Amino acid sequence: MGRPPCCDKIGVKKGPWTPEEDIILVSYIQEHGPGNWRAVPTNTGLLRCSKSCRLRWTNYLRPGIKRGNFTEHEEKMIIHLQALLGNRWAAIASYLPQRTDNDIKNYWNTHLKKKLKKLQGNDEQNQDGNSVSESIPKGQWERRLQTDIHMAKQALCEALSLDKWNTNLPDSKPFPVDLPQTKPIQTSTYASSTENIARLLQNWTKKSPNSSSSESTTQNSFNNPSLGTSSSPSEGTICATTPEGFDSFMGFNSSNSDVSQSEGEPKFDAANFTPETGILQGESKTNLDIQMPLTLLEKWLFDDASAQGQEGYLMDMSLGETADLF
DNA sequence: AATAGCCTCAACCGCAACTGC
DNA sequence: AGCAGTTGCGGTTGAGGCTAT
Repeated sequence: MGRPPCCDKIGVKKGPWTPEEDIILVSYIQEHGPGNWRAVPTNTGLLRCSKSCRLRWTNYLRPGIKRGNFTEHEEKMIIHLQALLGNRWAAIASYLPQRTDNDIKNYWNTHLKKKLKKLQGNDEQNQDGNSVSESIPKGQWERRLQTDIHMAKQALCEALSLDKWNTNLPDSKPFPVDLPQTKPIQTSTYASSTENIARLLQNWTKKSPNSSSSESTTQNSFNNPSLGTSSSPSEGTICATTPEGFDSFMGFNSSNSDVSQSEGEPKFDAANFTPETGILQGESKTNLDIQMPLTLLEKWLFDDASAQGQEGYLMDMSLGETADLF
């Protein structure tokens, strides 16, 4: 009937992961791909529950995770996505492929919430950070639906674009880890030492036998976890977090975005969209057509990326109250 | 130098959603 | 349809680092 006991088992280890455990876990995932988490503790001998293994992988070990300071652009995205979607961190994370939902959630709770509160306090508005979304009672289900559609579409696009990525990224590594350039800001504990994992991952790519022949499978399995073991529709979220694939496909890079040149990207006619109706109109018409241009939100964000530095770019949104934060 | 309070974030918990039978 | 097992998600916690005194 009830859920099986997971983390309250005797002998199940809790707390911070050790390097050894990380190695075991990543080795296993390299071999079998992510998924089937239930079997991971059994097959690896890790004294961790399946949940803990999955969390460790998705929030920390997964290749391509960007750590450290959030850029201003990322901040903007989070604030507005939060306003749009509420505390749906996984959905928000799907727009920030290098960030995990946990990271975004933490960043929101520790930084942005305060920032908003402060700024809104200056405006003599007694609202906490969450109330931004609460101030828009209408269409919550619509936004939810929109996000789900977006994730599904994104997953589909990625699945169909793998070949393109591979050709676009001739020197892409099986583990596209950009970790060394994103040093953790402060902590020296292992849990924050991404270099360890980067080294780990690089070693695996080297020692991986017949890497040339099996590269595509391995790479796909890592770059796009949903392909290997997809069993859940919400895998789109994970799929969407594929870092390089996402970047190359979307022409998006949070730190250095150049959207205007996105070659081969479907053309988007922003004029046909209005903030309130564009999303749903576009989505309902297209029925997940992968030739469908970017959603309004994506377009909107890309426009921002290309015109970074311009203020007031978000005022068109119905949630304009956050637009003047920066 | 000591330490108290604050801050950050990795990890945990519990519920919801999903899937297969 | 209903149950059991699995996975995903969001809220919360607490250990450890940082900062002010």
